[in-house]
Amino acid sequence: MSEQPEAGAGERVGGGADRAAGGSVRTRISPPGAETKPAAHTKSEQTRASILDTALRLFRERGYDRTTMRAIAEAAGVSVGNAYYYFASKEHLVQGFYDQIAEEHRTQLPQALSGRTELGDRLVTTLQVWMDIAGPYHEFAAQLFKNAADPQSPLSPFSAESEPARDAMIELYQTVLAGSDASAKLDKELAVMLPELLWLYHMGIVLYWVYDRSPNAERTARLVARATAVVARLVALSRFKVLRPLVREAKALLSEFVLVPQEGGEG
Amino acid sequence: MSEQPEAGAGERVGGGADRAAGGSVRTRISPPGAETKPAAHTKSEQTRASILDTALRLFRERGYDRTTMRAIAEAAGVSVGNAYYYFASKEHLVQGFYDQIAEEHRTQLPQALSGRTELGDRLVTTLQVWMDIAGPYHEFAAQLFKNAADPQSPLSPFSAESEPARDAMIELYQTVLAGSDASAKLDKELAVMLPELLWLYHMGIVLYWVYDRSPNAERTARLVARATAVVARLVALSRFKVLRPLVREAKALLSEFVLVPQEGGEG
DNA sequence: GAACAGATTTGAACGTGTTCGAAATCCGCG
DNA sequence: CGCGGATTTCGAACACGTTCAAATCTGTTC
Repeated sequence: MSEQPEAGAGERVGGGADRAAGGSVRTRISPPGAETKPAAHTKSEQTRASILDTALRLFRERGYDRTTMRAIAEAAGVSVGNAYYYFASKEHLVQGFYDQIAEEHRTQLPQALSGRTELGDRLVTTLQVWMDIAGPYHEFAAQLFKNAADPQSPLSPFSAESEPARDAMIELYQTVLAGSDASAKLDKELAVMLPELLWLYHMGIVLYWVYDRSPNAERTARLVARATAVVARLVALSRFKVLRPLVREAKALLSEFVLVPQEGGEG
Repeated sequence: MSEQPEAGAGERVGGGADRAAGGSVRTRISPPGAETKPAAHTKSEQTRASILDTALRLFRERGYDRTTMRAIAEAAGVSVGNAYYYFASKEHLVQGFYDQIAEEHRTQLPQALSGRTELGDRLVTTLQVWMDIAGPYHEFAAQLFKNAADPQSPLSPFSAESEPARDAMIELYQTVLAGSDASAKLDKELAVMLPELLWLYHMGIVLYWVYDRSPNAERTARLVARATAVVARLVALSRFKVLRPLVREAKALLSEFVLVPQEGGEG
């Protein structure tokens, strides 16, 4: 449970915290910069970027909890109130981290996967690369996980705000799957839902990783190696006739209970 | 991710928050009351009970976040500091809820299970009873989940403090399993680890439940019915020869990566 | 009952994330 | 330049969980 894409951008990019968007201050119509990327042109963007950069640096240096909003503001050379003008909460400052990790993952993965065709191999590699990238932020992530796990938090991997991140990750697993030699032989029903299933598996591993306090998270590394082999074998076994109805039902469950965005609440 | 037993008792029962046990105040040797149950005899116990009762009532009435420690103290007729003398933190006040739910579950389950012998049936019933009991606290649980998910929180189902709760729950699933007609026919390897697996499954359902915002959590109820059928079928299928090595590896994984308490960290 | 020790209780104070009203600044226009 | 409205910035203040040194209570010993 840990990534967020650069998406969700249209909503918040360009300054204007939630308060600004809906509260006493007049609603910002459109961000000063481009639509996809902020672009640090205007003074406003510079201030925003300065606050964000400072925050991320301090988070990395001291950890999330030990970094106060006052410290961020002071280090960035602005007032506390100003930080809140650009970021609705301390949590919102953290999305940059998610973006960063997800982006690095997307960037580094293809090279790491090149030459590997066996599905289990590719899956292990995918998870290993992720862990290598996220490794330095392990403590930070653990502190953060508490917030990410809150269903009401925008940082939750199941939140509406995370949908783009989720989709991007699932798409990533699509390519991981597509490049494997098992891809062609797959049961078609399974092939369709496998990316989502693998994303769920990834979330499970991240959950374990967050809880893992062994040095260098080697315990998780070992788990990944072993458990992923089981996953790969399961995929291979899925072609057996006895498992057909199971596969079909699993697909139905997934599409009905996991992929549909949750409505309700809120009122 | 939600229960805690009445155990962990020897540690905290009888007054004395964590601070008292290790800090400047002299360590309490043993609780004034009996060893297993507090028993509200002494004045100290009365104060403690009063604070706890008040807190739980307010939690139920206003929710966790909107209930302040000051409000609890005032309503209980004590000072804030006094509340902290008995409970190390606001989170610790919440363990009473877990105890309550877990205890009700243990109490009500046998009757609900009587007459049911089919494994899937028994599993669904077990989860349904749990949901019926926990239902009224759904919103409260959602607010709390954020804390329970924190690996460092004592409320985490994986924490050392939760071990007794975990074991009790696993034992409960042991009996659920034992009463089923599938019990005898089970692969022995599987039978040994199944209670733990079912506990994990239960945790997964609770996770889904916490995130579920559909009215009356009916979505989770539907999921339970459908997914548990799959689980039961999986158990039945486990006797097939093709799955043997899988079962064996799964057992190895579980005992190495899930059941072993995590060391390290802390110092 | 006086004195002592430990258990209990108090409430002010601390550090935190967050809010808010107002001041400062910016920017286009006359 | 001066004006007006929006944007940006400020920092005091708020509410919260938590801590702490001191005050009070309670039981035990002489």
